[in-house]
Amino acid sequence: MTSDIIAGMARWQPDAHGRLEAAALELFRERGFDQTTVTDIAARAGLDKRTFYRLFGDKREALFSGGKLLEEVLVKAVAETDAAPFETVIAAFHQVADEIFADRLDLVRVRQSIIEGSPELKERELRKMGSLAAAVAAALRAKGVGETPAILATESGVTVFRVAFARWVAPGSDALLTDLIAEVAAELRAVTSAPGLHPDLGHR
Amino acid sequence: MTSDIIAGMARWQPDAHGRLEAAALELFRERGFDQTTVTDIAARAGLDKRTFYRLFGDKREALFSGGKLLEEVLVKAVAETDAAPFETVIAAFHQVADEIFADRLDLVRVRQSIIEGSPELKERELRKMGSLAAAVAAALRAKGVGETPAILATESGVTVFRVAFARWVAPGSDALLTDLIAEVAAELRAVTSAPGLHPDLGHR
DNA sequence: ATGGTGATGTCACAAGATGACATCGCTCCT
DNA sequence: AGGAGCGATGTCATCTTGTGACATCACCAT
Repeated sequence: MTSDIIAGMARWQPDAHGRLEAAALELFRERGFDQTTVTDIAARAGLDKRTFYRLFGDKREALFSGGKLLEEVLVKAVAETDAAPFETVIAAFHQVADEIFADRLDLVRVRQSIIEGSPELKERELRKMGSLAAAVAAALRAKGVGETPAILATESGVTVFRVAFARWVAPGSDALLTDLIAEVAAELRAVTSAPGLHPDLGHR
Repeated sequence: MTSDIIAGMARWQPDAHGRLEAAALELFRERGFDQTTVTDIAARAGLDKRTFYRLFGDKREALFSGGKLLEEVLVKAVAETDAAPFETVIAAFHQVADEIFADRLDLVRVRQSIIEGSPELKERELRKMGSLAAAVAAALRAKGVGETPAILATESGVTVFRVAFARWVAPGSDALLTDLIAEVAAELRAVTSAPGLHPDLGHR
């Protein structure tokens, strides 16, 4: 039976994965990442250290399990969009902005402030972006896009998203992530357009 | 005195830093990164584990100490070039390709194959690219380029370099890194140029 | 020679990560 | 109902990473 359980979850302890995730977020915020031990996290979730390591690859992963959903939405959007490679990727990020991030600004800010506070976590975030990019590039290639254009469109798209995301999360900002993506995409086009067309923007 | 010692090196044990670096490279190649312990590395260099940690932040750093030189050359090149932001960054990478990488293909291939074999090392490589990008963007801003253009030009340039570098290192390739950079830069410009100008390149 | 200085070795230890094995609660089969 | 089987957890042991504290040792200037 197991009716409508979404992603191979628990029935033993109700949602061990989610509880550990929540406990980790709390503790990281309270004491910081380095000052939090895996045993602490497990204890707060009412579980054992060993169980944590069965559900998460390492301590950092507790903050990044949302990445799976992100990748799924992104890949699906790419597969369903019919446009030039770069435009396809940008469109996919627009969709992600609406579906996943739009109404989670507060949570995202907390998460991001934790990440900023730890080089280890920033490193892991980079890795997540990298595998995300790989998945998107693969989705693009599956549509018949050549390898190099797929990679370049993807990396450029990810860059746009990262810059837009950073602006969105920045304190004081109240713009919509979607709008920021569009703006940054336009700026990137301007910056990388063939030389000589934009008379000296970058001089002293 | 300390005459011509370049970067605060040793006189005690002759070049402990370099010996550890070499030992690490050897062992990583022989047994792989995970199967090599820091104590092993130190032992092969005739030193102690504790000494390793005084010279390198962690085990991974033994493979990435070259990054400092890379950053220096890149930043200097950016400071001295007078062109649009993206073109400036690309020019800087051309210089790096000639000065640093051109005659080190074999070493680079060994290093890269080790990195490919370990997620931890790939992660660290990403981080190095990230801080490299930050330094380049800062150099660009120091020339009067706005923050966002600086970041976008830098990230785009780094993307170009990464793709070109990957092609250069790939087995069977015999092209010059410099040429690959120019090619990929052109491809990126094509991919990110305003939509509608290149009738459907990315359709099924 | 003598004391200082910097590089190194020794020791101890918290925390991360993982393998081996015991348990416990649920589900299914008869 | 009753037990076999199974998956999720807990327990224990152990290795490795990374770091603090302290002892040494070679060299240098005075």
